[in-house]
Amino acid sequence: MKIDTDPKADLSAQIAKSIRDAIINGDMIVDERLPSEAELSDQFDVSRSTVREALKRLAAQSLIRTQRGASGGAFVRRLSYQEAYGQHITTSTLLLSMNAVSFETACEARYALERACAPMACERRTPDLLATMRAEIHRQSQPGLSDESFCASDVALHRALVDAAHNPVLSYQLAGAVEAMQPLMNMITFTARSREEIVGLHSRLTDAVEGQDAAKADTALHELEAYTLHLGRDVMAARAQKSGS
Amino acid sequence: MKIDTDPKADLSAQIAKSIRDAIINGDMIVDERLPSEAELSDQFDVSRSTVREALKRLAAQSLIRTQRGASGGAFVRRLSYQEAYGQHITTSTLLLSMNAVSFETACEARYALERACAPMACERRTPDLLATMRAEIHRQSQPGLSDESFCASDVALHRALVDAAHNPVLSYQLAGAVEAMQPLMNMITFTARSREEIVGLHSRLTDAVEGQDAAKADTALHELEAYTLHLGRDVMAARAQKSGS
DNA sequence: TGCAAGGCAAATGTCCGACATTTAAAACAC
DNA sequence: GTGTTTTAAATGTCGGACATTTGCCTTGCA
Repeated sequence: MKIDTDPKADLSAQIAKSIRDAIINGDMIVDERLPSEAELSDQFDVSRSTVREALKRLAAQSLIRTQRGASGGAFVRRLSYQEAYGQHITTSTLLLSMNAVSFETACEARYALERACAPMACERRTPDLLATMRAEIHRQSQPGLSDESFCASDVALHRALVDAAHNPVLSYQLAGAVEAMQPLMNMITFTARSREEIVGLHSRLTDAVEGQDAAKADTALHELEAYTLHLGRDVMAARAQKSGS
Repeated sequence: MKIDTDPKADLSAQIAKSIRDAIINGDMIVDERLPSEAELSDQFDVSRSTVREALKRLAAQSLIRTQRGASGGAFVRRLSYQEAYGQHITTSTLLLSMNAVSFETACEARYALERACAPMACERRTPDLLATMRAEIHRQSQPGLSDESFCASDVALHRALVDAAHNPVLSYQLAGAVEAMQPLMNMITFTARSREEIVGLHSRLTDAVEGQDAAKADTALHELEAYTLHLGRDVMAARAQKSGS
């Protein structure tokens, strides 16, 4: 492991990059132990504090885990789907909230991705995921549900749709798009009428998946997109008018 | 900012979480300055070293940037698309390499996502991205190109297809899927015959996008998926036989 | 008055040494 | 052999010191 990187960067960043490259490059395998902090500070010729800061950077990216005690140390960590989900969702959410992504753009992306896995979901859907979708639809029909809970249920239903495709890579990729949309969706105030409309479309979608009718699922998703877009535009328009007055 | 988190976690992790939540929650806006390290160590009642380790964790996630000197400090960072791309690709690549994702699963996910944005790409494609696609096709036709370069060009072409949809959220989400596939694709040895086949499919795809024929693009992507899968399976089978003997 | 040079102060970056805590393994007692 | 104790290695935390960077203020000069 060498440091031949950007000399204007912090030492801890250079060291982190050096170790990170070794891990990504496959020089270190999962569960392999890194040298101790003392050894690393010798190798890189920096203080232990600097090495520690570098290791914390890697820990923040879930690249390593640390164990205390004898025969402890830093170990290359197997990145689990769950952790990757979490990081992806955090990054996606921040990206959307910090970059003034329009509701239209996010909405379009979300439904395009969902339509991509709908055919596979129709083909491979399992009873448990269909049950999840039905349960969320039932929850959405309950009066007195808060807008936030309604949105959360909406996300859960769409996650079930994605998971029904039984492709973990696809689930991982779409988790960011779907979950990151939730803060944007939470801005929408759902009337009783619009909830009824959405629940109806959700039912049609679930029926299509259950009946393995990909074309019908595609149509339902298209209509859901159009309706969501319609609701979002109303909210945006109302907000724009309010701020203008 | 309070610490009421998991008491068994490291202090630096708790503090990082506390600040991270404040940022994600929107309590701190972009470019807002965090308290200095000395002030933070007072507030959280820990040493400056611990605060620094926490800040390095946040820096690793691109949540903050630091400036030295007077009126320097740590600032909430605007997460750019480019940084988000980078993190997403790194995470995706590691996830695939560490979790023994089958070539089939990754391939299926990749083409499903690409098909999702093909209709939009047909609708909105611009001359510059069409030119990029043509240029990559031309590059792929050159004899003597290494397998790695051929794969890289393949990725570039598909990235152009995705970008042609002109939806940054979609581009961001798909970047991980497409780029993370490259190491897997690099394992394939391309014969002259298979390159010819792929270039032909790429040309048909580009023609479809140029002619705004979504159905034709969809078909081309389906055939490309089938052919890629075929090539991948051959390689895997040969490898399995080799290791078995 | 205007401007340039230099000093000042605040903040991060780095280093060092010390101690606390955890943990597995070795040593020991029975 | 088994259970207990000791020990050593490693990370976690602390406090202080100094280096470096950088904006700002002062001072001196024209």
